[in-house]
Amino acid sequence: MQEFDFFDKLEEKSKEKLLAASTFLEVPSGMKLYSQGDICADILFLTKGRVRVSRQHENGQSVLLYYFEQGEQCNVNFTSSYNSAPAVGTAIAETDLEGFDVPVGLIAELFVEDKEFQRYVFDQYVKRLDSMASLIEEIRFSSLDTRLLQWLLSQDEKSIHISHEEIGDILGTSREVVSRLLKGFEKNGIVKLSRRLIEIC
Amino acid sequence: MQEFDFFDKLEEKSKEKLLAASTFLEVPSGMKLYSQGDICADILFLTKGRVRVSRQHENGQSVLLYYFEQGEQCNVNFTSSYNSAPAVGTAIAETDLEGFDVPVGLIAELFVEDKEFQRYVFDQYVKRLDSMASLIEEIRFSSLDTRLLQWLLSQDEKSIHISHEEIGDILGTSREVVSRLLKGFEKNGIVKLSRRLIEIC
DNA sequence: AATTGTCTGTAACCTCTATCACATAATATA
DNA sequence: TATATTATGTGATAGAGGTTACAGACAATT
Repeated sequence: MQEFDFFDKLEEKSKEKLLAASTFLEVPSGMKLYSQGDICADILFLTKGRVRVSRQHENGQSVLLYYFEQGEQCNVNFTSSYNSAPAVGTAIAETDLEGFDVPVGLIAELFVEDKEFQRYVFDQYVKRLDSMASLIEEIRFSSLDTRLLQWLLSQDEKSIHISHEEIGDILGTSREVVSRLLKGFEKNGIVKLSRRLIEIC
Repeated sequence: MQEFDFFDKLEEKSKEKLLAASTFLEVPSGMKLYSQGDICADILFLTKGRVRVSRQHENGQSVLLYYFEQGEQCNVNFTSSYNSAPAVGTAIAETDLEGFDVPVGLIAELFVEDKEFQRYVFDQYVKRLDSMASLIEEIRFSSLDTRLLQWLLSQDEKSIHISHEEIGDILGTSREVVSRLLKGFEKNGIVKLSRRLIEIC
């Protein structure tokens, strides 16, 4: 757990508890960490990789709420664990993950006892509030081509390995629409398309 | 400040500080409390009324992020004050308001010192995260007529005094669209329309 | 090589809703 | 009462994006 900024600042007894109770964990890409509606029993502190948290609609469609990455823990996971409430989204490993799994009992204790930990958790919420407010604006006022392009650029990679179907699930639209838009981009020389691969020019 | 649940649980010195520094405030309906981009200098603890927090787009349109009501303080306001960051939304008094204004310096102190206060603030964030996740889903997957109807029902009043233009700003659409949809509702006997008045049947 | 499964391309169509352009109605103000 | 201001009603039009339907391309497995 030493990888986390907040860890050093914790009180001595908090550190000990946390180390004693946390178990190192590896998760393969694609695995579902928890589903919307689940009540989580423990919390994942991510030291490596990226997790996608998305919201599912009755009709089977879904839309990305946010990503979380190394050094972070997930707000949905925390809220669900800490309040024994249904998770408001589904979390899926986007890459292979490494992290520490901490049982909810300890987290609850720590949150009550340790100011630094509270502060850490609070900061995570602040971050999400901001990103979700932007997302609401984007979804409402930006057209899909803009959102698709922004998403592509936000990946920070020249080569993105993903199917159009998966992009549809992230943006909350259908595969066909994504294909159409991407083809448009390709015609304009913005990207180059192959099977499960998008190269940004 | 005694109206707030968390107040009783505060440490004695926290209570004193808070009472000493807070000033009672009345705000007329329609007044803007702060604008998106502002860095707030103090925080409003609402004891009466309702505030609308919305997100503005470059093109002048806006969409509701959430309401906050008596017993609550506003997350956007808190984040902006506490982190000296630009507010991610604009807050407008929907009704006449009463509340207490507390300068940011004290809030920062209290948040560091008092666990109960931290807990209170944290709970507000949890609440918002949930409601904003639902909102994202709604905006993406529900049609406007559904969203309009839900909004009408969420007002918990038989008679809603508001113009179609204002509803447009809440849902993030134009006045004409709202008028048309409402007219449809009226034809189906769901509502009765007058100037600045919608009665739910 | 043949078969199966997964992924992409695209046409055709349709619905929702944004926008423009006015007309009319209700209220406020001179 | 005359005139402005604000609010609503509604047709016409256009465009984005959802849906259906199918074809073809590529990869994995037998």
